Amino acid sequence: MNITIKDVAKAANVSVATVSRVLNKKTNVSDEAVQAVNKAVEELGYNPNFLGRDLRKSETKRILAIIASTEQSFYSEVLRGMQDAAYMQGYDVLIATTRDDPDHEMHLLGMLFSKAVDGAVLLAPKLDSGTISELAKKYQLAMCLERLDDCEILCVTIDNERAGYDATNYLLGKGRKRIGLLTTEVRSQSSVDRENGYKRALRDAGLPVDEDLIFYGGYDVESGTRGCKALMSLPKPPDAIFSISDTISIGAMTYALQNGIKVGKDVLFFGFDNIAYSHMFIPHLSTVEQPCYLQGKAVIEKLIHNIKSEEKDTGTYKLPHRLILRESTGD
Amino acid sequence: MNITIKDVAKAANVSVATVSRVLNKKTNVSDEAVQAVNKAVEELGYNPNFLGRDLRKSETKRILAIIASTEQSFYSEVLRGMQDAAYMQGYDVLIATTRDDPDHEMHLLGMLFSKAVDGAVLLAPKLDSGTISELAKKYQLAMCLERLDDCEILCVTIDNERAGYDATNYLLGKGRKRIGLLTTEVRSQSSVDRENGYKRALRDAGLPVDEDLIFYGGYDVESGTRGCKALMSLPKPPDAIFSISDTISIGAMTYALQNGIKVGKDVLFFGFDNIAYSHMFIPHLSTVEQPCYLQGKAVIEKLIHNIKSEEKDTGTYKLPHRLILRESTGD
DNA sequence: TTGCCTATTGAAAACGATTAACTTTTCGTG
DNA sequence: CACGAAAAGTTAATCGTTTTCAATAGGCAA
Repeated sequence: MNITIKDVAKAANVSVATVSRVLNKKTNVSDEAVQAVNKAVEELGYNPNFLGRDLRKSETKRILAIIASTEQSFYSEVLRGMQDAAYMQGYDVLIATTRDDPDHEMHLLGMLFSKAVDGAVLLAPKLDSGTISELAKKYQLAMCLERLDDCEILCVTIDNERAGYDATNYLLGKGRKRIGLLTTEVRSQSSVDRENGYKRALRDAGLPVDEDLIFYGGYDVESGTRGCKALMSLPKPPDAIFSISDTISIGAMTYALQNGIKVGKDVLFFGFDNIAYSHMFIPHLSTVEQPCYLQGKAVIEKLIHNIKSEEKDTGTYKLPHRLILRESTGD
Repeated sequence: MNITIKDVAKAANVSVATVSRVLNKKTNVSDEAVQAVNKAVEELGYNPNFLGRDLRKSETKRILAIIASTEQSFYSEVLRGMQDAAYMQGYDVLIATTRDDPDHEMHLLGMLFSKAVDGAVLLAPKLDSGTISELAKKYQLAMCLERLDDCEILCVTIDNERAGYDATNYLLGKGRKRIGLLTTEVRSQSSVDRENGYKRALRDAGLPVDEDLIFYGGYDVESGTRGCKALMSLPKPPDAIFSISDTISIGAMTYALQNGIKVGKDVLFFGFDNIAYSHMFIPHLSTVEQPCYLQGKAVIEKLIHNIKSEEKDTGTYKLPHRLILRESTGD
């Protein structure tokens, strides 16, 4: 039924070994053989079976990127970086989504355990630190964008604590004294880190951390709207609001706009991630930019290095972030 | 080095065949054997090697979804539908991006040719109709969201022509007589279809198709902004603008807002796709909603059916769309 | 002619699973 | 107690490659 290397060998009147050598551009094969094989491959429309090849070589040249969903357009640049780096070294990147289900995350990691891919990168782990740390010992696993406490694994991210500090500090520098925070109930480490940065900035400025000014919601726009409403309904409402994600900020600004609150004057808004819509939305949103492409590129380069060297780098690398100032902070 | 089924067999004091039977929940194996094997699997931390298994069974239970990039958040629902349908039948969906490069698209299809996946779905084909048609004959290939003229391939999409017609017709029903169109220079079939629907609606209403009112740009927000500027600078500017994508509409509305044009009054705006931001942006955007989840679900169900039956359905299925009316059309 | 070296080549052994074909055990029945 | 069918288990073939190892052929020096 299917055309195999044997058929090619027969058609080219050589052995399968020779066909294999030609296909893999090995030396020590005569010009005539090369010609004959190529002709046969062409005529028969032969495609090597990767399963056979991969089994024999015990490598697939494929890496799995495990994300929560493709919804956050923000992953797109990271993936681009990953792909560029991978492709450069002859690897392909496949993407799979967990939909925030740790069981499904584990199921996908099964591809790693079972050699269907050579390595995997977790972009939004739901599994706990201990489990991941354990797996990272046995398999070629890395993390990107997120980090986990006490997790010994190759990891490329930014300094989220510092970034939260910087954003908050910028608002303080604008003379704001009551700064609200919109964050999430379910805690990713990056959220916690950003939040800690926010608190440290307040403390460093000699201001109290007022729990009333912190709203815990979801990652969606509606959460931002609800959060903004809650904060602005306080007896003493905030004069600036920092959110741990742009999406939340956009929801928050939506509330402000619809309730006569002047964005960038009455209240300043600061987001996080620099998603595409942060400069489509009017007014444009000030935000923290992560080096997405570079993080993706770096994690793959290091992971492939690990795969090849079999001597594991389990370090954490923090790439620099950058504040982007736009209308929402009056810039 | 690696733990194989042989090691498990040895540890459990049975043959590899028995181990395989236990692992695959086959009959003809005693309770004791099951116990022993499970214990050995547990103790050794055994994971079956998929390459061996897949080679032998000549199936991977994996399907590749090929998209342009993960940027358009709009794919996310489609992929969710695909995953649900696939998972239901024990398949996994892997995603790979072409980045609009037909060569890379072909490279990725190599996974299909070489049995690394059981089937593939193209969501934004860059290859030409003839090539794809040819491949679809030999391999388990399907298309979703897009269709191609003269392409014999399993395909699930919507009636884009009809949708373009409906949207334009709605604007006409609002008494608008000069309706602009923002479309793209590089033509996907869906864009062309939407455009044709727009034209047919005008003709049916006895209005001329004025080429000046059609702007050809890109898929991005900036294009929408430029397009709107161009149209509104005409001696006789439009009183409504239909775009073949929400992103473009949002760019267009941005221009309008910044230039004192009343959205939903002076000019009505109609988008396409119902992306998340279409109801985050203020004013909210009227748009055409595609049944994304259902399209994804349907294409996978049909593709898996093809894979299993080996008797190919190469039909085109058009699922119903729906107009969503919001502030940008004064609703 | 002989012997040695090198460049090609092919036969066969992996890789790790599933499964067809065969053998041994178990157990009920006459 | 003997027989035979059903159950349980084993052996070995197989999937499609790559790759080791041995073999062959040809060239060249002695």
